Amino acid sequence: MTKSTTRGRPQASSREMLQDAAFELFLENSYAKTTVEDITQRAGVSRATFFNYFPAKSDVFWVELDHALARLGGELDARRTPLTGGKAPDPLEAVLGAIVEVASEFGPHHVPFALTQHELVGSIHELQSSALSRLGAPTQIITDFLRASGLALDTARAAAYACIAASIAGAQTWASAGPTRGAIEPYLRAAIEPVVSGFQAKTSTPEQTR
Amino acid sequence: MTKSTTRGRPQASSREMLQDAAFELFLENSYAKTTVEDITQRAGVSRATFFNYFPAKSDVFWVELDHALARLGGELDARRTPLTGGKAPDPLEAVLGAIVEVASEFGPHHVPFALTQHELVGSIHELQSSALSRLGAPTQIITDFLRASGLALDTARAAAYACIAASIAGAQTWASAGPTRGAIEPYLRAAIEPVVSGFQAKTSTPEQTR
DNA sequence: TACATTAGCTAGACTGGGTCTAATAACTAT
DNA sequence: ATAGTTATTAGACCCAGTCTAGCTAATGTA
Repeated sequence: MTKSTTRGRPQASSREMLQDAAFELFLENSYAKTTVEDITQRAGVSRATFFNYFPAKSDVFWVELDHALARLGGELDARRTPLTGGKAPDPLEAVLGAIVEVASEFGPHHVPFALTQHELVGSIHELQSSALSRLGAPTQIITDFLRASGLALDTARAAAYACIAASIAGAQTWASAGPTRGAIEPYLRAAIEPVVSGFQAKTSTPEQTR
Repeated sequence: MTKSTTRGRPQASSREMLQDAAFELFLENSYAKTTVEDITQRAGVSRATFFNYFPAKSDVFWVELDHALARLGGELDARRTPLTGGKAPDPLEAVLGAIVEVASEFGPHHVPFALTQHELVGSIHELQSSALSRLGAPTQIITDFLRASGLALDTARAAAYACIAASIAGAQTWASAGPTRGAIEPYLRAAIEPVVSGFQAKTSTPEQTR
């Protein structure tokens, strides 16, 4: 697909340089008071270049989370009901497992920037927007997975939404637990498990709500 | 509290006029292609006036939902564990009841604008932002209610988040069910009940996850 | 060496949401 | 009248995000 040799002008700047400059400034002057121009000045590039690397200012805020979320689809695929042999794990358990696995790249000493600053999300318009758009993709992926596992659309959707929401709650609790927080996994499990068991009960009993 | 007589210059415009103009234009030209100036021109006021009535363009989009959500706190208060007499309903059931009650002002022939256009929310930055900020208040209210009902903070938060998320899923399913949709209540119940029962199991059994 | 191609960088203009200020208009109370 | 109160307004301003047209640095090929 891609030519082995690099053609054209090489990148003079790097995503990381912009990211570092941005994080520094966010901590120094707050997110709101940091303009894209500030970031690019510190990184030594032009304002236009910023938008070559990030579609929006707010995307810098979420890079680490995005990196983790990008793996969700693959983890779910790895948990798809195997056609031959192997036991078929409950689809909701699979979702829980995939979320936990994806989150495992974070640890007590690697808290993503977005979580350390999560109180900001509540107050800054741009961040709320970007937060919600981030949620869209994984929610859709989980919904599709549950659908493919045999759940009805409405149930799949409700379960997916609830799982994502519970994950956020768990992550938030973990992040705000301070330096004594351990791994994120138990926090996520505690938050998501009730959702899983609630929807398991619903999907395993034949009784319908309506 | 308020003086019986109205002081100062009376309002020349009304919230409703702006709202109507906005909805018309949203339907005619789409949300994205409608500027605040367009709205105020049609309503016959200045651009600045718009922001006297709505803090943001996107707020027009949610007026009906906001109206309903404003009642959530009161409905929850009405379901607070009574100190004297009366049975103590399960707090999660209370949350479900309050949500259903609040949503009951919508019906098959009164679908809030935001729900009829919910696909927009996925594509427009401003709407995502405003959607998430809308979720913050009710989530906090429910979290506080559950806390006051004796749940631990982390459980209360996870349950509140999951309830809100499930409500959205239910409302979305209802809205997209087309003209044959009936009342919204069964959709909400179907979506939220699994969450309620999942967290009930968690809070009623003494066993701890960790 | 010359020239085409590819791809990154940049200046600068532009749109539109949202904020802010200072002025003015319409009304009430004294 | 006039003082106080509130609604409306014009207009300037800030900043995120879009877009375009041109420039630069590299790799090809002849």
